[in-house]
Amino acid sequence: MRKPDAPPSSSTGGGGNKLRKGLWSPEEDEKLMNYMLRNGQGCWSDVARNAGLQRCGKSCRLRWINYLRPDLKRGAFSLQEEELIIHLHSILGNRWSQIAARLPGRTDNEIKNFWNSTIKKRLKNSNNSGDAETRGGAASLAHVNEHQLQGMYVDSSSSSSSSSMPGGLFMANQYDLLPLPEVGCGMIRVEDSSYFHEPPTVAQAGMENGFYGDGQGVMMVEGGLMGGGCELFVPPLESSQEETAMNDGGAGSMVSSADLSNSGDVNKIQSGMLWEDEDIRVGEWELGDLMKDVSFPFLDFQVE
DNA sequence: AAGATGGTCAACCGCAATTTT
DNA sequence: TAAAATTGCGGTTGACCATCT
Repeated sequence: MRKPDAPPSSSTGGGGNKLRKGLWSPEEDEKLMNYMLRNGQGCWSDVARNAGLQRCGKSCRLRWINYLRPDLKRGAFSLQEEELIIHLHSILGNRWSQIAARLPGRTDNEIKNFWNSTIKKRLKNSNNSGDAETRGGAASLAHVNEHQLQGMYVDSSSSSSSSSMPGGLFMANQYDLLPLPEVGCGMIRVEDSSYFHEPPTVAQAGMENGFYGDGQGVMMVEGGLMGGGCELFVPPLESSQEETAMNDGGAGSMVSSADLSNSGDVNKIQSGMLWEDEDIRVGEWELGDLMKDVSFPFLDFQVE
């Protein structure tokens, strides 16, 4: 890790209230970490203030999310993760946070960096080499587990998934990437029929000419049809992990600070056993688990 | 050995959306 | 209802490091 910027001449005074920028020092990390473990996530500007950090809330948030969160998975991306990223990117485009939401322990920043530095290059190379075989390179990667992934798209677990699609089949070609209005409570609002009249926001979905994936045609989109007027139920967009995160209003589904301090669960948290949901096992997850509760056709593309 | 080059990663910036006042 | 504050996101930058010449 890089050396942090020299600490301010005087951490509290001296420079006045000037906010610090640049790399975080271990001391700052410690302050933030301690504060978060003690108090949980609140208003980030309060966090910055109360933790005694000369940082803006935004910076604290970023540091926590990208670096300090105990559930973060470190180290290189596995092949499995790589394939998943490529596949998700073929569907979602540069929606890094959406992709990250499906890769436990990985941050959007991490994935974005990985994509830009590694995968993108690989895609480019395989593009340049031209022949069908190498061309397959990245694109085929996205297909490597296509059938496997598709099987996982079947939303077998969500109670709210009494989908109008028979058997909850993954119908990517037809339904994927459609701009949809808000997906709330696992249900699409369909009372506004105009939703179905909106052309797909191609640019938004990162597609051109019906393709996405650096021109490799990874995912073909055929002017999606959305069975006008039929009532659609979809499972929650995010994995249960994120769901709980939202519900808890804290850092992930972090045990509340009170619970923490009372139960002495700090160790548990620090060792990465952060999630209360027993189904979520950071560090030893399976693709199948990952894709549970995930229904790609109804990602939150929103009409703008 | 020293400089050039490229890759990786952490962090910032600007914008948009959402929430609060 | 409007303004302000907060949050979240994606793009970009720049420092550090490894490798190459």
